[in-house]
This record gives sequence, C-alpha cells and structure tokens, in this order.
Amino acid sequence: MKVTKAQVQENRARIVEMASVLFRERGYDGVGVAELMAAAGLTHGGFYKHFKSKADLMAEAAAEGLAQSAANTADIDVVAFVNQYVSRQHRDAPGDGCTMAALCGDAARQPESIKAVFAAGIERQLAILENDDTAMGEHEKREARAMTIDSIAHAVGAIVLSRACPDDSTLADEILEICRARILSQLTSPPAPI
Amino acid sequence: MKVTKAQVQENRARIVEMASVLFRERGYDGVGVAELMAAAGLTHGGFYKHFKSKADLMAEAAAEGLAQSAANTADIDVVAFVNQYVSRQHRDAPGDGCTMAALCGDAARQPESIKAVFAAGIERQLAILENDDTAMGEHEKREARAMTIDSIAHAVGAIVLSRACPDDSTLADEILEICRARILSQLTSPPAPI
DNA sequence: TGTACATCAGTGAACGCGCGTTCACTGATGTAC
DNA sequence: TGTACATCAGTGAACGCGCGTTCACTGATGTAC
Repeated sequence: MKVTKAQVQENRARIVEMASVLFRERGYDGVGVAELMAAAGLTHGGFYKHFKSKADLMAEAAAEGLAQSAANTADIDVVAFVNQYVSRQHRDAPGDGCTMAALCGDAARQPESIKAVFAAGIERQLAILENDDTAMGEHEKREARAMTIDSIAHAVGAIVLSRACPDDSTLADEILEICRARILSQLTSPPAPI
Repeated sequence: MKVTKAQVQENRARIVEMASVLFRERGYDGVGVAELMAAAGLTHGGFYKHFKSKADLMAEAAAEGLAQSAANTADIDVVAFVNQYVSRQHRDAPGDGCTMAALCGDAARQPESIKAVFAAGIERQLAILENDDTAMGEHEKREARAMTIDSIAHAVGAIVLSRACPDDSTLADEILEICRARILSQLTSPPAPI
C-alpha cells in the first residue's frame, strides 16, 4: 500500500505535529512510538521510514513546538505575550502551550543536540519579542535583550512552579497572579541598569 | 540475614536520601528501583519491605529533598538565597540542588499526592524566606509573601531555562547572570504595589 | 543469664509487561518503455 | 497514451531488553521462657 508523495509528506508532518503536542502533555518518556503513530492515524512499524530514532523525532518535535510558539507571538508585544503566557489557560493546557515551559525539565536531561534545539528556540523567541529598532544604540539593544530574557525566564518559572502544585490549590493561582503582575510592572518601569 | 532495628532505619533513610539525589539528577523515569537500591548498597528485592511502590518513594524523596533545601536556607536571607541559587554551581549540580528546579516539570505529570508534597515544600520555603516580623501589619506580610513567591518563581525559571541550553552555551550563562541581577535589584528596590 | 524459636529485612531468581526497534511482506504509486 | 515493473510508505508480527513487582528462601535479631 504505497502512498502518494504528498500523502507521505502530510503523514510525516502530522506525526511531528502530534508528537509535539503529546510530548508537551506527558513528557518525552510519557509517550511511546506506537501511541505517537496511532495519534497520527498510522501503525508503529512505519515509524522508522520517517525517523532514524525516537530521539530524532524528539528533536524535530521540539523544533516544531518552539517554531509554532514563535509564530504565535510574532504580531504581539512583550506585554501581551506575558498576559497570555502567565495565565491559568496556558498553565492548564500544556499541549497547546509553550514547549519551553512544558519540556525544559526533560530537555535538561537530553543530549546536547536537543538542548541546542531549545537554545535556538529561545533565541528565536527573543528575536521576535525584543522588537528591536534599527535606530536603537548598542546599549539599548543590550538592555532590550536583557529585559526580554528576564521576562521569559520569569514567566517560565511561574508556569512551571504553578503546574507542580495540586490542580485546585490556591498557591498555584497565587503564583501566577503575583508573577504576572510583577513581570508587567517591571516591563513598564524597569529597574535602573546595573 | 535479619538486621538490627537501627540498621533497618538507617537503610531506609539512605534509600530515600539517595533517591532524592538521583531523581533530581535524572528525573523520576530516569532511575529504576534496582539502581536506587544498589545506590543504597542493597539489592532490589527488599525494596517493597520499605515502600508500597516506586510512586510512594517518589513522594517521600521529594519531601526529603524539599525539607533539605529549606533546612539549608534556614539561616540566610532572600538576597543570599538568590545569590547562591541563581548560580552556575547550582545549575551544574542538580543532584545537590533545589528539588523544585530539578523536578517540577516531572511533578506536573505526577498524581495529586506528589503535587501536594511540592506545594507543601514551596510553602515551607516561603515561610523560611519571608522572614516575617511579628510587628508587620497584614499588608506588609502580604507584600513580603508576594515578593518571596515572585523571587522563587523567577529564580526557578532562570535555572530551569539555563539547564535546557547546551552545556557550554553563552545563552545558558547569560540567562543566569541577567536574572540574578534583576531579581536582586527587584528585591532591593521593589516596584510599587499594585 | 541462658536457651529455643518466631520474626522479618534482605537476597536473587522469576513474573508479566510495554518499550524501542527490526523485519518480511503488501500493494498502490511513480517510472521506463 | 497504454503497459510492465521497480519502488517504498505502510502493516503487523516478532525481537531483545529493562522495567516495576512478586516470591520462596535465608539467617541474624529480638523475644518468650
């Protein structure tokens, strides 16, 4: 049962797409190759016609997830980004959410090749959010980058800590609300540079 | 080969202690029962004389790790905490480091019982760092708590993002240095309350 | 205090299970004529 | 354009492996007398 070239491409893309969602929801060890293929409407045997190994797909799925996040935030500024990022909706839907927040804990234990994908994803997200003006001087550019890095780390920390709390806990919501307010206030009135 | 009561207690404590380190280094799925027991100098068969299941040990090891972190920061203030927390040494030694930073990604996918342990650990850490004065009014207390929650989330985010980057990457160090400076500056000159 | 025996932490083989991966086979597609 | 054949994505059974867990057994400890 050979399949058209277009179908092959479509199938492969669907595997990567489903993997990027399922990995975010349950972690790299939480989803098997068979389940991944089933989610894409295929059987497990064909997996290795598309990928060298599960680790290979992990890297590609991470890249896909990070690129998707970047694309989703291409037309909004940092304030809007923080508002939608540090929210209950995002926290409660990791499969549709940020790959950094969902998988950076897993990434830390993966080979360098996957960490490199994450670093590239972070840089890409920075480039989009920095919103750097060609008129800015070197100093302002450095400041803008620092501010964005700080906001992303802060926001990731809020989501990741909040997700580690019981589903109905007040602490989980408290973390989100406090952090969102503080990140936003820091963005509008940044501290003096060091 | 029965063993003295004291030895039993000591063995059990050593299993929990080793588990708390190994889980932080490699995640809950990254270490098996046999390896855990071997690390404690025992064989895997006796595991179930001490614990109902691996999940049971996971909860206990998390509690142990969180309690240890709390104990380690009992005599320092928030500034000192941030300085040692948001550092390369901490990032590069997860086994000796913060359980929240090392395992909150895993915890998010664990049953509520383990999340409850994490929430309790966070509250405990807060109680220690808040350093609240009995002379403080309700408002100041709430502010102090908010500041501490924010700083912890911020610091966790910095470590967790930095660990997801390649070992020798400049981005990994950049994240740490920028975040440490910002957290500290926010602690010394907090933004106006909302 | 000394003796006889029950207890139970620890051992290591064995269990079923699900994992990542391999393989012989299928059959529609895409190509060569 | 029509025919013959090679290709190769997809299938599903099978592989070895390591996992969490169970079990019969051991033998020093702790207890009862």
